[in-house]
Amino acid sequence: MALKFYNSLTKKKEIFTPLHESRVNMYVCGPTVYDHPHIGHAKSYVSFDVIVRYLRYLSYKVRYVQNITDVGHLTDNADTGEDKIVKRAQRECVEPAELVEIYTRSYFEDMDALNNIRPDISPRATAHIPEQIELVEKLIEKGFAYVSKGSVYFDVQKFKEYGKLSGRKQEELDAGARIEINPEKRYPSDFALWKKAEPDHIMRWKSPWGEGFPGWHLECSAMSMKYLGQTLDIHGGGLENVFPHHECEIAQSEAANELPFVRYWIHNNMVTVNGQKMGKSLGNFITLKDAFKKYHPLTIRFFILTTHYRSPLDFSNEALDAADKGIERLHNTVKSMRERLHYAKDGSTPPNIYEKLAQYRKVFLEAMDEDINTSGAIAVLFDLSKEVNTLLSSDQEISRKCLEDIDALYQQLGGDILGIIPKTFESKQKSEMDVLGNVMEVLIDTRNELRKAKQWQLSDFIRNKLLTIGITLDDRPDGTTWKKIK
RNA sequence: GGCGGCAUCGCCAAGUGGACUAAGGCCACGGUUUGCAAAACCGUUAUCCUGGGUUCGAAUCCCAGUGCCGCCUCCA
Repeated sequence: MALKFYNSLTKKKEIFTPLHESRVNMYVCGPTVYDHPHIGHAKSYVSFDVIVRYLRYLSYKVRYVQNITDVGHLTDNADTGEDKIVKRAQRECVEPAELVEIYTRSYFEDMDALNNIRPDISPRATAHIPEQIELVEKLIEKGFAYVSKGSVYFDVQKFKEYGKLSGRKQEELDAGARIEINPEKRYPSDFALWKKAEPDHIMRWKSPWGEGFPGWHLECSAMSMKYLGQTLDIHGGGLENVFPHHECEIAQSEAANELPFVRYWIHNNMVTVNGQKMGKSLGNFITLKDAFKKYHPLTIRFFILTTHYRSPLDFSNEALDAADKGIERLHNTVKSMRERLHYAKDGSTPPNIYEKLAQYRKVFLEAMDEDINTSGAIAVLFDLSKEVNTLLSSDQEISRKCLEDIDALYQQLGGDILGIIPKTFESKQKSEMDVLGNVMEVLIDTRNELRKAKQWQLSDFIRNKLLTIGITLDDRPDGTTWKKIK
């Protein structure tokens, strides 16, 4: 068994071997923090989170870097237009620095809710201006960049391999370029490394070329180099960034270092909403904060992971409702198993159970090894749950040790790797302590007395009345439980 | 116009040459269980967009067609 990734650079699935044994240096393009995160961010960062988790499960020491872009992206294209952060800050009547702070916090809040493990380093573009300037200087020195009217451009003609990631040819780029030809550039596809700030531009820094701000591809090259070295094991990002962003990163980094920039390029596919592309500029994006009002964050995480990361994901209420029921089923099994654990004693172990558990683990890991097939891995979790449910409802004795081992398997596969099974579920203790909990206890006790007396009409009356106010009762062999319907 | 991707049961979605008479979830139906339910379990439901081709063998490879989508302008 060996972990394989689909490498966008070679367009093939390749066995993963890191540059340095047992260590993985990974960089993922982070968000531009000028608005609340949306479900597209969720897909991207949940996907990469699972990759990090799986690499760690495989005992790699991973350093996961994900930038926070707090400057530089312009509204129109790479070289003209307004700075989006500045524009938004003006609209909200706050300082750009304030705006960036608000949305950075919002971003982490939502990623935490989705159960993404935080990156080891979340470097900000504005905190790395000197590194970026240094990189530009190096590129000028080496003859890959030129200064033009206070701005600096990368000379694409000098970098022969430009286009190797996106499969674009230079002539085509020049010929078919939709962008207006910028007279400051030597060639249409040259891209800005540093832009001169116009007098009214707020976000500006001193540089050898006058006051200005960094080009939008530069930060990723400069920061990944600083924290991860000149050759990264993995660079991830959204498919839409293959060109021009990642192509330009390669050009900058490889021109400067004369070393391969990235060994494995991993790109995740996009989110659509009811079959339509979702984009910031289209204004049809669903923020996570809105989505969380209707669905539990773990439902959204689960939903994302039922589709492969390289496939597009269509966000619809029907699909989310189905996912909601699916994850509930999984959780129910784990809950019952853990309840059983409370009163389990030492005893005998069901026959062959350990062979079966080992088999489930094996199939799960095989799915993950195949380019992170989370859909296949989740299917294994459902198969396992069927097995466990059957076991729990049988008359077989199940030792405490055995239940603990089953729980450990769930925690590793569903918890540590996929992040969809919590260590502990929201305890009912809390609600049982409050008035509702006490009242429910009285009602259930009363109803069970009625049931003992075979007063079915009255006991059904109670259950039906509760249902109309959104509470369901389950009469299980070991007692009656209740829960609120979402 | 250039580049790339996708099309699998009612819906979602794995599988990319032979254990596929195709995983798993949702929905539906039948059964077991239950006082009745719920939960759980068992069972039922596809030959893989169309047409050619390669092969002993194709959902999986090739060609053509149809449809959908993405990138080429910021976006995860």
